[in-house]
Amino acid sequence: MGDAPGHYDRGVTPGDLSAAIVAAVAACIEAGEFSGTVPTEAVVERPKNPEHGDYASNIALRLAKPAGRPAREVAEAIAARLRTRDGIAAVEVAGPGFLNISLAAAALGGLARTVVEAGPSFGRGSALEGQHLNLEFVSANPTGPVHIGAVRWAAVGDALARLLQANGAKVTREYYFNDAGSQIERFARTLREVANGRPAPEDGYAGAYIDEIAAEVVRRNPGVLDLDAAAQQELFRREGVELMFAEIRGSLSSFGVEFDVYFNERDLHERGELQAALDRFRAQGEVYEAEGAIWLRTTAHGDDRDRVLIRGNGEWTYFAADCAYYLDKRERGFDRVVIMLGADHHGYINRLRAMATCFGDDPDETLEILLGQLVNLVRNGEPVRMSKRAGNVVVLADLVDAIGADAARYALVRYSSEQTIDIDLDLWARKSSDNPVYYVQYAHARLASLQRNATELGIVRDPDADLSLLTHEREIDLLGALGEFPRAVASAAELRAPHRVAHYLESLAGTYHRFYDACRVLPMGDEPARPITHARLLLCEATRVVLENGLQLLGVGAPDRM
RNA sequence: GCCCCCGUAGCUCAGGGGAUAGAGCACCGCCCUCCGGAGGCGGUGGCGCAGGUUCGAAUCCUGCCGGGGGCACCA
Repeated sequence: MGDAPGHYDRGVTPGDLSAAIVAAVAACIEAGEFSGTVPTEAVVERPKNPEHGDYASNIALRLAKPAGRPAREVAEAIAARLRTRDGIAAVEVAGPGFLNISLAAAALGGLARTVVEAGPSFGRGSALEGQHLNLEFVSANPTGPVHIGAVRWAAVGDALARLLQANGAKVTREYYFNDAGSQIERFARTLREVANGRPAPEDGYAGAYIDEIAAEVVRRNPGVLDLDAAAQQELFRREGVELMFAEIRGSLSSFGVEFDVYFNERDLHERGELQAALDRFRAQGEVYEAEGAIWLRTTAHGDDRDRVLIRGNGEWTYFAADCAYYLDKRERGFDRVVIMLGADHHGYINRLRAMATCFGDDPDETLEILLGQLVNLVRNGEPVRMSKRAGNVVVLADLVDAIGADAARYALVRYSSEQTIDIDLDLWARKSSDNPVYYVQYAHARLASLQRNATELGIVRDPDADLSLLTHEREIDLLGALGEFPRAVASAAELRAPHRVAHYLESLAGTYHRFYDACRVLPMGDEPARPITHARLLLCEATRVVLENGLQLLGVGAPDRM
């Protein structure tokens, strides 16, 4: 809110209104009009029913009970103070005690100018300023290509990283490269057998990529097949993992996902970090020995059974490496360690939280585990069957080939991660409005085209356009939708729910199309540009900016032409 | 047996305790003299069941029914 008349020509956002309401509540409490504590923010939303004003708040309903007063009475007290605020045209108390707020025309229209001036930064916030987060996702083992389940996290994880950054957090994207352990040895053994012309072992890996990598290792090391078994195993392990990992990185890169840190499990072992973690646990008194193994007492902190750190045969468990890895992240200075796992790992939550507690951390503060449900692919209405044994696993590269990176990312990020989803390859490959990503991208392309046409007509965008002219119902709707964007971004980050941005964009695209259908923007025929022309062009550019910013947050392109 | 996720329109899904539960697709009926019809307008149609908490529940709690996934000294 401006503090002098005319200052609202930059627009009034829901955030401004929330602040104004909080201030009004504080003033009421100060003046003894009702009692209670001042909330940090007020819920302000766009009412579905236009008769309920431009914005509505339920603040009085929430304050009524602690105040011990009827909600309508509390609402009236707040309304009286709000009515004196600049940019607010009217405040009505409705129903059980809602505040229905109508803005001055210029106060709403000014939002378009604010958006255009802010450009790429419109929608960004500072709620997470000062937080340093480590976001670990994908972390697929280098024993095969990135399969479809991990791809979901590639899309969602990267979008989430962008969202957290947009809210001020410092984010490190990290990939845990599991290059130690028996699966890697099994992978190497498979390569070795295949390279020697023998069938893959019973418990080995299958798929065309095995033949390719085996052949590539032989091509790069002509004498490899003459080495003894142990030397072959070592070489196939080292080079096989290297090649596999290069392929994984390449396919993720073609998907638009880059990691800041690729962390090698092997390094944890070589630097003695597992032992260091064990020592730390011992110092905390959380370790005991039984049945020849070394155990961590996780049951003391909510796990349903204690976990082995060193097996009876003297080998570290995978869990021990997890512990060391967590400790490593914390010692690198991250306030919070976020790990994105598939739903099949949900049993890990309690043990990982218990592990953090065993280190002396409060897992509510330092550890966050996000679970994503599974993804099924559907083609021609039939599920695409996947079998690792048969080698017809659907991998990242296949998905990108089938529907393109933009559609793939959008399809994976559009649904709540808590939901098991079916991705219909026919639908997402379609270049029509059935396909949600096209619906949104089309709206952006149409807006870009409009700006090109304006330029051709010699119309120059006027930053001082009179935005109080934007009074058509569809213009008001569009302005209201634009004003929602910063909160959509903030809540998507807070709830770790990038799909909210996608739904916001689809809704905005729809609101825009309805506006465009009803309100002519460019002059017809030989007519000159009028003031409303400039106001609408600014509104259109603001819409284009928000669509572009939103798509950017999802890692999806905002094309000017399609 | 224990644990996790999900049951919202014919289909795929949104809905952080608030006013009349939304969108796209599908189906029916409309709208092109010029800004991209990849669009717009109208209609049909829904919270799995039963309790509870609340001024107010799709949302929170309990139980049941139905679907999916998980419960290693594997990784």
